Amino acid sequence: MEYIKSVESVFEIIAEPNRRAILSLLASSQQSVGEIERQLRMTQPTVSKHLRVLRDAGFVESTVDAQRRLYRLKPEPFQQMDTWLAQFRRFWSAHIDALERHLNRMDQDQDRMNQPPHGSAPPKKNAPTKNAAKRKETSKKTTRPKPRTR
Amino acid sequence: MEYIKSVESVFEIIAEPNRRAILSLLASSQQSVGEIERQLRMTQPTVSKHLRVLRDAGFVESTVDAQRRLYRLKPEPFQQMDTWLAQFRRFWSAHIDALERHLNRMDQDQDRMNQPPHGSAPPKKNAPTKNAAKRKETSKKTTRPKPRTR
DNA sequence: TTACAATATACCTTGACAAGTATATTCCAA
DNA sequence: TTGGAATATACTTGTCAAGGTATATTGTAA
Repeated sequence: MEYIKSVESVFEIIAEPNRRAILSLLASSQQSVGEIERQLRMTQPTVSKHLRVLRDAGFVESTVDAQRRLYRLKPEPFQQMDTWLAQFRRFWSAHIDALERHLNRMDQDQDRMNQPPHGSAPPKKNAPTKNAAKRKETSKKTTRPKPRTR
Repeated sequence: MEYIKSVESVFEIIAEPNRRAILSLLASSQQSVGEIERQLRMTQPTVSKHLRVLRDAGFVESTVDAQRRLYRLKPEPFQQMDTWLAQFRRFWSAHIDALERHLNRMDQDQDRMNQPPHGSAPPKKNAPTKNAAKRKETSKKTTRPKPRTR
């Protein structure tokens, strides 16, 4: 009675914080299971299980080295993520300033100081993502015609 | 009795397929809840709930327009994702060939035909992710010393 | 062989989350 | 004001995935 549990998207794979940590670790160089276990303070079965998921999804591959297994990254899934991200690139990468001005015009009273510089440190697991949470809406007052019927 | 349900990473947010669809839709232009509902064939509460999550995470913001609410993208979370991805960029973007050679040297008898040519084309969106899933390991036979004690 | 190191897997429990359904809220037009 | 359109939220339920613990597997040296 085995489930098929087929096509998991790359995004579901990297949703798990420990898996992201493993990937970041492997970004520097290949590692054995034991090395990952020690550096990330995870139990051995946990590491093995995450590596299994990562391997099935094509994020890593392994070679046997005595009793050890050395895991290293594979590029394809990262390319996929980058491809998906590409459709949003025009919102920042060089267009950020224009966007900021635009937003500030129609969206004045924001609390922009409570969000961190949100840069750079990936193995950081606890960056407050909740920043712009309670943004209050700005009424627009465009005299609208009668609501259409569906 | 409200839960705090605090720090969700951007990666957990976009793990949900419907949320990614909503984001892709908003990438073209801002949309009302009803428009999203119709284009993506989702029920209205489902759309509203996903939009709530996306807004709490800073992916979108909304303005009121009569009874409607218009949602549009915000750039910050996408920057965060891109920042995280950056640490893996050296594995493809221009370095793919070198990596391939390196891997081929220490990892000979692979079944390379079941994975796409993965040659540099980023705007390709639908490459099968499940390709190299069941890759079999290659023994290395490097006469190893006695296994070390922890 | 045997003993042990390194890793993988099975089984179980628990928590999170997404969808469905019902209902509340907000806003406009007449 | 009232009715209805557009959207938000409460509550419930089923599913699934992650971790813990125990055990199996694999490989090496003596």
